Amino acid sequence: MDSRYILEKSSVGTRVGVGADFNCRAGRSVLRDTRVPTTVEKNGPMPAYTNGPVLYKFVMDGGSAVEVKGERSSSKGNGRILHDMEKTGLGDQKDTGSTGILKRASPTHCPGVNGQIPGGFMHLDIRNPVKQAELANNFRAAQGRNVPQTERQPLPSSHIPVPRNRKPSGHADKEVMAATVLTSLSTSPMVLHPSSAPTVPEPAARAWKEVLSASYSSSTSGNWSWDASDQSVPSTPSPPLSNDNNKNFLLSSQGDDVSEDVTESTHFMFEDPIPRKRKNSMKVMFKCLWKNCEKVLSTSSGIQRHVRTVHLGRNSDSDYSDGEEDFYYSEIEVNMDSLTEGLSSLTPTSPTTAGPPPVFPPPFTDVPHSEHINMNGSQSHAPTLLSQSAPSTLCHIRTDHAYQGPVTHVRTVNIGEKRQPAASTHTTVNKNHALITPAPKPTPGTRKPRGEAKKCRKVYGMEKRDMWCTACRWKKACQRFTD
DNA sequence: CGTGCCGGGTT
DNA sequence: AACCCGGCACG
Repeated sequence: MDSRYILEKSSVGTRVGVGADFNCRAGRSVLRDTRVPTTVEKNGPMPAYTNGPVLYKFVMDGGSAVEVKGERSSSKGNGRILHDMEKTGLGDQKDTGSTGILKRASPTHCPGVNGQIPGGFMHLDIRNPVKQAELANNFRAAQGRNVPQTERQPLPSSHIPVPRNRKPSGHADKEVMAATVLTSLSTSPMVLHPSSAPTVPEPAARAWKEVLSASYSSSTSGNWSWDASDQSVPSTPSPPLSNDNNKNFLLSSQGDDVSEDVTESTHFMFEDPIPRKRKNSMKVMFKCLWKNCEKVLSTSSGIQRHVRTVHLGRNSDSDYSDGEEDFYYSEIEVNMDSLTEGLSSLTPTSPTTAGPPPVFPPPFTDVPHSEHINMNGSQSHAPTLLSQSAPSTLCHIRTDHAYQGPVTHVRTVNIGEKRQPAASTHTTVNKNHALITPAPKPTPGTRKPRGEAKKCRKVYGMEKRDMWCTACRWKKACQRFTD
């Protein structure tokens, strides 16, 4: 989840409000880690994050509204936002993305949203040049007026409607779709706080989750950083590792495979089991992925209800679904022959879900663990990756405790502490643990492939060696820019 | 050849 | 531990 790459590489998005994440995502070091130094480098010193109400409201495609409430104590701070807005609206004309994309930080977790806590910033991607221009102008107007929030709301300058039914523009739209999925993934608390995100209002959110859920089912690790880093580079030359299902996921979510992937994922859009023909002896079942819950039901609605009521603590007599349940169950294909022999054999060693079947690496030691920090290092049951609880698997923790330096003060909280229900503590990923836990030693002689991320040495250069992380200074594996 | 970082040494 | 560095693999 190297959001730094989103900022640096994304060809379809433009950042608005640099400071957003720091307030919205307090406690999510994953996203902050690498962004901080990069952002600082590219845009100069960050202004102080201070409080005060300047509210901006964007209405995006799905009808979702985002209020951006930002304030800087100094005019410099405002200029920062304005500058970015101007850049967005006027400077990025070559940005041909057609759809206004909101980089969703869930309202349930962004204190700046809904006006709960002053000083929060949303992180937005505005990709429509026309809208960008409007936005910039309106933004400027809104800034100049400095109207109280209640009065400002109805003003066109602070409420920018984006057409709901914008015509898709083919491939670019697909890319945007994929990007949306990934960025949403990177920002949504669903991933990190499954139990604390009660609602996901807009249908679009559900859509991406469906896609995610479909793909995730065959995913073996929770590392999304790779996805984020390459989401806007569809023609990435990186050779996909055959055993890296996340890459499969991404590759199938972008470029030429998108349509197929979307088509596949539409199965998950509907409540009922997949209508596709299957072998006679195979039956589609839905397995709860919650930790230590092996519940298997024959209908998705059933499993959704199960997850909703049992694990998410939702009202049992309500059929309302916000889609969050989709994260916690997986479609599996059960051989009815073996099923009759006993349901205990349900451990889904080969779950059939949308997308290519997962390729489980035969011996675990062949996996380049250091490439992705995932749960597998601390959980020994390798073959039943899907049997891991969804929350634990989804929780990719980019750890950076040892990362010290000028930006240490903004990266703080361990998300693993917050996102897990108290019941299953041992699945809680302590990021220290994720970092420190040594991966099973690869076969001697094999060296892990070099990461693609720029390390301190490259980022700062030899002349700024004192800005390197300690690990880099000691010629150890970089802790700041992990792969 | 530059870079990342492992392995091992020193303080 | 914290720190340093030789040396090797990788791109």
